[in-house]
Amino acid sequence: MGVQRLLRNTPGVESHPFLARLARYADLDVAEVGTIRNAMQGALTIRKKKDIVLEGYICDALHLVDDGFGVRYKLLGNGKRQVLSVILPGDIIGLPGALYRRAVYSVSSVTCMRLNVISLKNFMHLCRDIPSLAFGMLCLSQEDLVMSSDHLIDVGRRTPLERVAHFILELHARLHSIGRASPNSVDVPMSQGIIGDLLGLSAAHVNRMLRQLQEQRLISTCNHTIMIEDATRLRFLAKYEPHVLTGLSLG
Amino acid sequence: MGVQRLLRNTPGVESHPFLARLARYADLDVAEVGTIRNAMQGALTIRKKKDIVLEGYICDALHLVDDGFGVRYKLLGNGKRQVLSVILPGDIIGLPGALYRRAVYSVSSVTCMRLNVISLKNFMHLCRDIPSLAFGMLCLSQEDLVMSSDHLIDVGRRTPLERVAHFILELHARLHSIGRASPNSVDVPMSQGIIGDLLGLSAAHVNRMLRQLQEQRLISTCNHTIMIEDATRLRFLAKYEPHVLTGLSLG
DNA sequence: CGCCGTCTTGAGTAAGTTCAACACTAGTGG
DNA sequence: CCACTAGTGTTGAACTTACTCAAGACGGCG
Repeated sequence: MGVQRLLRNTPGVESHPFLARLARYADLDVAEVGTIRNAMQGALTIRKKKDIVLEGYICDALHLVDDGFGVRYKLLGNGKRQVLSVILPGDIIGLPGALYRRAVYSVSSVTCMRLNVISLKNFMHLCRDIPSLAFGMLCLSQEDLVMSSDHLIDVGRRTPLERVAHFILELHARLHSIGRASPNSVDVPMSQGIIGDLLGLSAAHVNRMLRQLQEQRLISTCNHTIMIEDATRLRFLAKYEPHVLTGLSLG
Repeated sequence: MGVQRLLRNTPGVESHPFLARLARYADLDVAEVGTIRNAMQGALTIRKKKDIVLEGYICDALHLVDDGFGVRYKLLGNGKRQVLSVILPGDIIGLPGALYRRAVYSVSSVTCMRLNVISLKNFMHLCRDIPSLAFGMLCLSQEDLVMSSDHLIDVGRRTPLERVAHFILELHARLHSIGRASPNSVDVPMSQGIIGDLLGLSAAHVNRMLRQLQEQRLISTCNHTIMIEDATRLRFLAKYEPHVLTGLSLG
């Protein structure tokens, strides 16, 4: 009786990771997928380490991530920064901002990114025309909320070692669920400074924790790729619970 | 062109704080308000410090808070607890859980609470029948996301003193926006232990920070009421930015 | 080849936790 | 009506921990 993920995929949905994600919740027919697809204006390419959205600026469009890594963050008065989330293919940039007219947080690319734009006006028309779109977006929004809550648990009540371990597992799960990670390795293109700002740690301490995980033979690293050497022990250490979201546990 | 808050209220909307909150985003007519109102089954009263939702249990209904304080939290393996959010009148309990069939986090009452129940089945029917309901829920969901993100910033990158100050201001703003706080005092019915679990601090340290705020004549306390003695300095200390959400800054 | 950003490491320091003890309050049951 | 109890608030001292700062190594890119 719950909201079930749709097992079959409407054709056309594979053409963009956002559509694939949406289609897990919204029961879209081929015509509707086409309508949404058409509303997505031409692709936009962003180079690495560029700002995409700046806090406080007018925000009247949604950016749907087709490829690449980004971060959503906020700069504090004291020069510190909190990274709120890692943005991956299929994610939406600019949602809370669009609903309040001005961006609430900043977003910048980590790697080169490919985005598709949809204006807020068009998006709202689509919500009116396609009944299940708004509901699907509600579900995606709740996904984000659960991710944000898990992140909060990380930062608030886990030890630094647990946080780093958890971060690796979570990023891996997210990437794996969209077919962008092999079973036991993850590409982590962000610097340890960014990871520190994500986990509420100093860059130096992230480094130490990463080193400790390697010494315990739980992971190994090579360039910016992390290999998960012992998933069981790493999960145990991180008290990791596979997401309802990324998980495959939904019937 | 953004999503504007509706300045006029549809009659009937004042009968429940959830409807009032929803009506800021969803353009509901009188009939629609009545339909939603009817779907809300009889009121449910919960005594203080009782569990309302337990993580992992089947969750097939939404609870709309009419009155009282609650907390959404998660228990960690090591006995620690992270309080994810304070639940106030107008909030919805059980949303992420309902969409995934099982509760993702636990919720318990802090004070005595009055709730209205709406089954997930009815809710989904309503979303289909009332086009703007799903969209309004999306907006409320984004509100929660922004609150969660702000909370994350607190815990990740603010000093303990800033966190406590920020917590007081934020709770005050939320209560004030629903007409449940006077201009310069807040009722804070939760223990310092709960505040600690909310802010990622020990109860002892919350106590010290609270004292420090009193010594600096920024606040004063009396029973479970906090008086804001110097809002300007308190805001400055907390680097508080009034929410787009609770704020009145939306045109 | 040289430069900039990142990684790595150490030492000292500031900070918050833990633990423990006691005061106070409200609610309970006799 | 009063003792009792459990939960909360309050405080101090010792301890751990992660930060800060700084310096050097590394590595990719122009």
